[in-house]
Amino acid sequence: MANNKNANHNGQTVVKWLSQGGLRPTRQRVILAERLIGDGQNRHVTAESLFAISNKRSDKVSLATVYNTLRAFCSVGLLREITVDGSKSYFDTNVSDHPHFYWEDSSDLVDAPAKELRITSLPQVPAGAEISKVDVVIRLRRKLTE
Amino acid sequence: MANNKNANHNGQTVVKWLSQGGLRPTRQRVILAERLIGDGQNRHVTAESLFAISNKRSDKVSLATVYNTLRAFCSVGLLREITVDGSKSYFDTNVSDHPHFYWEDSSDLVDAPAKELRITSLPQVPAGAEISKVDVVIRLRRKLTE
DNA sequence: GTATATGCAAACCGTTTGCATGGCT
DNA sequence: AGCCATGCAAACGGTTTGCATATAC
Repeated sequence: MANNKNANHNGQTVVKWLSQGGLRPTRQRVILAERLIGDGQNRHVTAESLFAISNKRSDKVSLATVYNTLRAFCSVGLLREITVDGSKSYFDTNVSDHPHFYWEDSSDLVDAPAKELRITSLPQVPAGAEISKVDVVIRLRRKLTE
Repeated sequence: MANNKNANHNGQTVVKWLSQGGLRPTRQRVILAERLIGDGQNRHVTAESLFAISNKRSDKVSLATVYNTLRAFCSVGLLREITVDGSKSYFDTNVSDHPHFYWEDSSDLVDAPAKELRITSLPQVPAGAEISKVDVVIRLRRKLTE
């Protein structure tokens, strides 16, 4: 593992991030967290996509651990699970409330700017219920010749 | 198969419904369609839930056929697939655009009145894309003592 | 008669779990 | 020492598929 300034900086960021969720910085968690938030960008991954990245590198993490770790991150609020496609689970490093674009052909999930979505009225919730969260997914297809 | 007026009426409704999708009214399709739209009410089913109903009756349909038939109905626009939960697919007999309530504890999916949802602004779609559909799922949890 | 639909069982794929090993504190 | 995390492989649950049989037109 590289020991340059950048790696150290990221490593510390990641350890801090983990501690926000009360999670101990084990080797695998640090590796995965770095791949999730290492560059400060929001990211959407599936367990398989995160596992695929790790297979390309020297520091490997088992698939089961990827699953367990994603679940752990989610349950302490470090990640958010997004359901857009019945066949797999997506995890979002942006845990704030915001809509998503979902490319139907490539199965890519990306954030949509929350400010541009304005919902002025929501259906009245049934008696005895409260809203846990409102998911807005804008499904996209590639436009053919215009 | 019953031959009374009601059954005939439903049977004809269902045959008409199937023909709207260009589907031949086979025995199994008619049985399933009747359970979906037979009473004129909107319904949300999973393959398993529809299959479970059929097991309770004399006219059975195999699970594989339930899956294939739901897919067939969907692909000709007679049903709409709703994704709310990674683990199973829901199918909605209401094919118009409308939001859904999803009870997180019981995994029940119900329609929410479309008129009560007002979206006045939607994020700008990326270049080269067009909106296929906008899914709005209002996740509910049961309110504890008030 | 010919194309299409059905049923069964086996395959499939993403995900979870049991259990033995290994690492923090 | 004790607890928690990891890794493997096997189990799992929902869904799809191959293929032989049956049905609609």
